[in-house]
Amino acid sequence: MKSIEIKDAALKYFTIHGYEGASLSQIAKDVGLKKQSIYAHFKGKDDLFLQVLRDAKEMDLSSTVQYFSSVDSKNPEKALYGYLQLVIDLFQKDEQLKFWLRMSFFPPAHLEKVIEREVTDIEEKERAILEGKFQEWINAKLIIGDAAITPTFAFLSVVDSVLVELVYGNDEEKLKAKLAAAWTVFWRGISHQ
Amino acid sequence: MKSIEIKDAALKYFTIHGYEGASLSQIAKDVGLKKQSIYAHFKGKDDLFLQVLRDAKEMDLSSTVQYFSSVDSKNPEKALYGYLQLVIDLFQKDEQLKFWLRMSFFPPAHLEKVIEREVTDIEEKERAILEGKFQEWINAKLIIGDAAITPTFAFLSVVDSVLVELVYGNDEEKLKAKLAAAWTVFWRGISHQ
DNA sequence: GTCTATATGGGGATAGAC
DNA sequence: GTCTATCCCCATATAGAC
Repeated sequence: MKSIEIKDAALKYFTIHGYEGASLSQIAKDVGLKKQSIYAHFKGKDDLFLQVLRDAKEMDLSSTVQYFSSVDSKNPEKALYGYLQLVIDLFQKDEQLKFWLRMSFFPPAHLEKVIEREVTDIEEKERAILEGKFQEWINAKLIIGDAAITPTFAFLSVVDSVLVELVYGNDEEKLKAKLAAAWTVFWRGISHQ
Repeated sequence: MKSIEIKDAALKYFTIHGYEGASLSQIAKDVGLKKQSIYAHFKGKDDLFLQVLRDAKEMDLSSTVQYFSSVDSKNPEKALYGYLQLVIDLFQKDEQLKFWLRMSFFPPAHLEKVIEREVTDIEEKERAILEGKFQEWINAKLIIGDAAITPTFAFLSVVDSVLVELVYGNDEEKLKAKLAAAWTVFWRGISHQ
């Protein structure tokens, strides 16, 4: 399917150069087409971009949903640490997560509103999944249930810090060291002692 | 000074639209000039960009240095939480930190190497400052641990998560909630109990 | 669906008058 | 230092032949 090849190439260049820096001729060249042929598959640059964006969002969300629906619910330590590993794997294995991050952090100005809606949507869904899990764990007394501590947000902060390190992306050792430190302190902070 | 006005406008548009999306004509218009006049002050777009970048780096680093040289060393809780507040203030008060973050996360491809060097440089300096402080606090038994590296990286992860929330930037309440959660768990994770 | 040809606009950059 | 004029290049997009 040509339109899939076009989206793959578009994903690559949008991720490297951003919306403004990516050109249709570059994308077409990758697929072996002239840039004008893209218009037989997509209405224009915005249309192509938004389809790539929605694919990336879909992939990100479904990975999270699938992970937490198959994870061992009796072991929060393993479940949470495994999710961090999943995020790292996803980021390194294909470009969709990096694209998604770039566009949610710094969207092209004229598509800011559309993108913000998608970002809010996925954030709320993922937060809801985590909150459900944490509630189970608190009920089962597997983690502390202090009202002053909101473990979902604290864990999402650890996820954010991993994403930042992945975006920097120039130092595998530093990623490991920061993940180990953040995880150790986080886990101590939400466990019974 | 005209070149300062030009850099201010450039900072604004590079931050909003990125390197590729910002145009010299837009920048010049903001200052009341034609785009050609910019070449009387800067060698070209790259030169202008790199000067803005170095100003932003300088500002970021000097804020951190100044903060930790004047902070009360007997009170790590106050010192660290105050630094998070400083980061939030800096981010919201002027655009240099946002510009710096955008360019360190997603540099224009042809300047990637130069920017990476600047990022590594500032990161190492700031980490060294923090590591020194943490070592003092560990020695004084104000926080737990035997090596300063773990709490330093864990705290830098909290900083990263705050930055992510600032970059998203659409929800002040969510920023407060995530900061509170991340901070509470972090502090519990590094204190004696 | 892909191509050639073309329209239209904007980008960065340079030369030279004032 | 700022301007006008100009150059060259590449962008998105459309029209129409095959």
